[in-house]
Amino acid sequence: MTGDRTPPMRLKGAPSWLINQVSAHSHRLVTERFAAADARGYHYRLLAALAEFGPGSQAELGRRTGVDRSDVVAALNELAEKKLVERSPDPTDRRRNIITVTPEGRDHLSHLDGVLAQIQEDLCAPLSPPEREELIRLLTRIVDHHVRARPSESPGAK
Amino acid sequence: MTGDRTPPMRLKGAPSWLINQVSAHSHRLVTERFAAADARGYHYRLLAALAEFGPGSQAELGRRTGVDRSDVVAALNELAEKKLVERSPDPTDRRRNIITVTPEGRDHLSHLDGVLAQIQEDLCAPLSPPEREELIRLLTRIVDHHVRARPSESPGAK
DNA sequence: GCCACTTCATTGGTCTCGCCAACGTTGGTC
DNA sequence: GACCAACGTTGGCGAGACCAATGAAGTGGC
Repeated sequence: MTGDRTPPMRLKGAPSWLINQVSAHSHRLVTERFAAADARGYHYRLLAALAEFGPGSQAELGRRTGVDRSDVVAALNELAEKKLVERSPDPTDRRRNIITVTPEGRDHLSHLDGVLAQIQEDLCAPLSPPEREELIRLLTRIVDHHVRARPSESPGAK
Repeated sequence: MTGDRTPPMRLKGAPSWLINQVSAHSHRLVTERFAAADARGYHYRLLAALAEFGPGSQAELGRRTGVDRSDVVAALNELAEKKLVERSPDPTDRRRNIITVTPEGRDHLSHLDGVLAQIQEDLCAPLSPPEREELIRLLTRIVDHHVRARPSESPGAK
């Protein structure tokens, strides 16, 4: 029997390894199912931010969604090409573009909402509802902690 | 104040998003600090498997560590170039290479062990010891569940 | 009013990681 | 001897997270 899949002990107990495994699986689900819906992760993030916070500049979108400025450009190009989003110059600040979701964009987003909900369900399948709560709580704590510790831009709000 | 980093609600509560955020941060820590030690993730995985299970073929290494065959080749090339590992043909099966860790490889591995331990510490900083236990437990459950559901190779061990 | 600093959108890279297809070689089975 | 499975290797892909540089445009201090 050559097919022994048991990983080294050093890895089995390491949070970074576990997180990575789960993330890889989650990523697999997201890319597969979003691809079936003609989308990818960045698209959902941007559409979600636009739908919740209203039209905004690209830089703002990037900040909210954790997507790099340059990647925002590319993702918005793709979204605009599919008429899910519109770029228009900001009259009050000519450096900026104001990005708006089109009605089709909103439709697409709510479809993706459904897809994503199913992904959560499948991902957390082995966990009971209170366990899922707990997992969310723990992960949120970690995220918040490290977000606060990462300036990365606009460190001193003047 | 334009620097509003609050993410969309749809994302904040989604396990897949949280996992991804934590994984991204974890990945950042790993690549940065391993790079400082002249290594990367794959190297550690392979060295760990070799140290724990003894010399083995490349295919076996890949299975244990979740690294694709083709990526095992590349990573082993890098390790071999640094004399951390040795490739020798298996006399009993001429298709196989037998990979062995050198003493330098073991040294390097124990150094990386330290680096990785510190990463776990930093990553889980906001969590109490029992909370870390719980996180590990929950993540392990998810990993085990999905591993079992993924044949991916050698489905029927004959 | 001018100059320095910052922000913005955009271009064009890099790197890791996960994965897939194909090839030639070798082993094991029928 | 024919077939199929496993092995190592090469070469490629796409997603995601980055980084550096550029030109245009706003902002503050003096």
